[in-house]
Amino acid sequence: MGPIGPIGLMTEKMSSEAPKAGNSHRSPMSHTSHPRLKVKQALSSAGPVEEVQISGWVRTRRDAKGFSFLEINDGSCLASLQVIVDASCPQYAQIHDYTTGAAVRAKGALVASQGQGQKWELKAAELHLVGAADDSYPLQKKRHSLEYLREISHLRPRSNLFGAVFRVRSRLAYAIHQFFQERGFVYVHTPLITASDCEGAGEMFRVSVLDPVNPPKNKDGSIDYSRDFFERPTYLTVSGQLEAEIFALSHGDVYTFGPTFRAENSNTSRHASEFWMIEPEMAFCDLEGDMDLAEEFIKHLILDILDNCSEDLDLFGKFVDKGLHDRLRFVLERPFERISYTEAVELLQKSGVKFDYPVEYGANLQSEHERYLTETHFKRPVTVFNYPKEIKPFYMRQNDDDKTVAAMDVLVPGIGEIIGGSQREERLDRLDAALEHHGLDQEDYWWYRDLRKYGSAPHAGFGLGFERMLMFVTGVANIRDVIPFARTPGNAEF
RNA sequence: UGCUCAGUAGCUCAGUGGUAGAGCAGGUGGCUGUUAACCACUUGGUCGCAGGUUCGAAUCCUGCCUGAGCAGCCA
Repeated sequence: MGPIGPIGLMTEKMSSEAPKAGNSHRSPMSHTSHPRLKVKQALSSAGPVEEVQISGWVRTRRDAKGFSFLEINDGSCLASLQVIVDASCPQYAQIHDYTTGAAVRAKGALVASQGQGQKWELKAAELHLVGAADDSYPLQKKRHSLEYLREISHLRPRSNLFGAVFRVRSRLAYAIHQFFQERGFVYVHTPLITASDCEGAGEMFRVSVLDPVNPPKNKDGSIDYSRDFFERPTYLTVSGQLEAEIFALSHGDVYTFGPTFRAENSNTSRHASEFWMIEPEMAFCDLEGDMDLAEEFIKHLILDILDNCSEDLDLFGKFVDKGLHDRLRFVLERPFERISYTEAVELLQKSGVKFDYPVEYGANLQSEHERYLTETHFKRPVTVFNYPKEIKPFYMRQNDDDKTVAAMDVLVPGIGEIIGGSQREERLDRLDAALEHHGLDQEDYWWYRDLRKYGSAPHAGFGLGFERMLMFVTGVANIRDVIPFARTPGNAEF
């Protein structure tokens, strides 16, 4: 038998439970004499089992004369276990209490199913209603809209779709660590609270303990942040990159994986105010190596999910995105297209397509341009590199042409930018020039500049949006549906 | 933040100027193996909120609220 489930789901005991003597051989997490068997394990059983105990939530009940079917799901897998309850079960008289949504425990024999659709089913010898759910239970056994389910984020993980999404999310996080750990990358925890709004890009959430009604003021009327908790203005981080660079220049290859925050008033299907990001940073690495890693990384993640989440992926392929499997296979089997920004601009201009926004050198590529490249022209992920320095942040490494920086964006069909990265400017004189050009004060970046004074080395990295990657592998179209509790402008329930 | 669309039963939706509807969920009864079970009957409504036009408004107009799509910002 596999590992026993988490503490907290097993606070009650069957009334017929055996004495607790002789339990010392069991897992310390086992609380009963008949440990809970996961539905996933039950359904993959090699043969019938005389007595098993499963715990979960009722998905639906079907009554016939003299017996009932209970579908019990425990979140361990997409499928539910069918439980047969007839008069031989003492609780059959109360079967009407076992409604959709109720938490239940069932004990009995795992037997081959007489019916179609499942190999194994549980013949209930004993049922226990752990927690009832009355008829106001919001999750009915029918299709709900994603918008409605979003309003009940505390219950939607119990639905088929979100059960699958969050199992895949968990696996994807595991696969990310696995990818980097196998390659000798060191996992760095960069701070969530930061004093620098380094990138200057985007609004940040302020972190403060000052009285918002009556904050201490300077003589000129401005707020006196020297009397705040950190004795200076502080914010939630928008990126761990600058700190990751510190560790790249000590540990070589490192990565961060944690939440980041943007206070932008963004209302799109691919932006959230709080989201997770993976940021590898590699010393002695140039843009080429950066792009190579990005491509290898994405392919590793796709392959891992295909190999380990096939049942959940089948659900997405069936109900969310019919082309999902083909697209994932396609991406896996082909090299990403690599094209310089300059070439991309020329390609778009020669395409003959009439875009809403004109394509011109020196401007950011618009969503419609990115979409044309990935969805229409190349029909695969596209890595665009060497952008004009004017439209990129100060820390990106200047190219010899004096016009572009060693930046790269990976664009994927359906989502757009999934990775943004660059080789970093490792030359102090060039960095100082860039700081000045961007109107930034050298003193504010004293430690970042120190890295260029003491043992500076070429290095590069990128940021992958975790939720965007999850959208890509599941086909789920809205970022709010791949994060357990979405934070977007005007929304912080749960 | 701008543009566009939507808000009707617990849920998914129909109704577009004249007595508020269906499916599912809930209830009652039936059915020996169902699997979104099925069959019959049945409960259920401040038509997002506020104003206006009209003999009469779910329906037309205005404002507000909420949600969604697209765009910008980006991951």
